[in-house]
Amino acid sequence: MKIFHKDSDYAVRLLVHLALREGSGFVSATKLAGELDLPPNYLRRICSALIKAEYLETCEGAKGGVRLIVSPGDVTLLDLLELFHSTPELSECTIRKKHCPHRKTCVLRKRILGIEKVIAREFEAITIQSLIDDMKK
Amino acid sequence: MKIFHKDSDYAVRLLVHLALREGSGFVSATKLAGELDLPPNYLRRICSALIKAEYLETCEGAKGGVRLIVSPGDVTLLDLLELFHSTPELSECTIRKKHCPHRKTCVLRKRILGIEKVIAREFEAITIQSLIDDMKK
DNA sequence: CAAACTGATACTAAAATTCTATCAGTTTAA
DNA sequence: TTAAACTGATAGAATTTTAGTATCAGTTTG
Repeated sequence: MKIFHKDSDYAVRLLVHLALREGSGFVSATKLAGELDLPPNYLRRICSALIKAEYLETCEGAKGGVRLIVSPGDVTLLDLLELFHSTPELSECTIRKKHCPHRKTCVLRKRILGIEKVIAREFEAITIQSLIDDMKK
Repeated sequence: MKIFHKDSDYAVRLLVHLALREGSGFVSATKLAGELDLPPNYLRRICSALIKAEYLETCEGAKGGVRLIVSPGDVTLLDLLELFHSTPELSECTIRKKHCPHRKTCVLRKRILGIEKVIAREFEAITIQSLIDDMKK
């Protein structure tokens, strides 16, 4: 029952970290990896995704790096989960490779779809900013 | 975001199937696997777990097999998820192997623990019987 | 006794996750 | 004008997890 994998987990931490570093300009992935104690090249890939999703801005070359370009209150955990975990189905509904023939009418599936929505709403309610607010309490 | 894996998924199907087969005595894993179109030996392992958890009763030897010994209304999806998915943590809170030093105070973790409870309640509300009832609608 | 079963468990295969490495290109600054 | 510090992109290796197979010993039935 693992929902956050390393990628989404690291992304959350990175965004919180960058939000707290507000106004410090472009920071290199290597530096960030050091600060967060995360594998540099892996973090670089995570940055790529966040750049494509337009949460971060990038600047190439020496003195380059990334910078947060969204308000921490606008990024939800659901956004991040969806960004990294492409298949948000709780169950795949397959029988031995082929799609389950009862897929459309499957009661289990229907129930699960309902729960997926509940989970989505929960994660949608949590923003990077709200995590930061919690920290300050 | 996969919560049901093959084992818990197959277990649900098996229990629904057995509940519908009520009163048909002991049925062999091989036969059940045929009826459900699932890998026989894998299903056998799933049966073992369900036997240990005392949802099924078993009878060795020829003409042997398994039989449901609980009321379908008493088995929740949460029970099954917990039975097969031993680590119900949505996030592991580790940084590179070692446990995250902020584990106890981590705000992300706290939020996730809260959501875990929500999810648990959702799955707790769904029993094998309720799935069967849904089917009959 | 043979056939049809379970119990237990070791093993293999496949898939997903996590991490590393590399190479081409860009910018800075000595 | 060149070395150093960076990004972009992507291949690929290592690790872990999930899924499925195979086997052998023991039990019951006919």
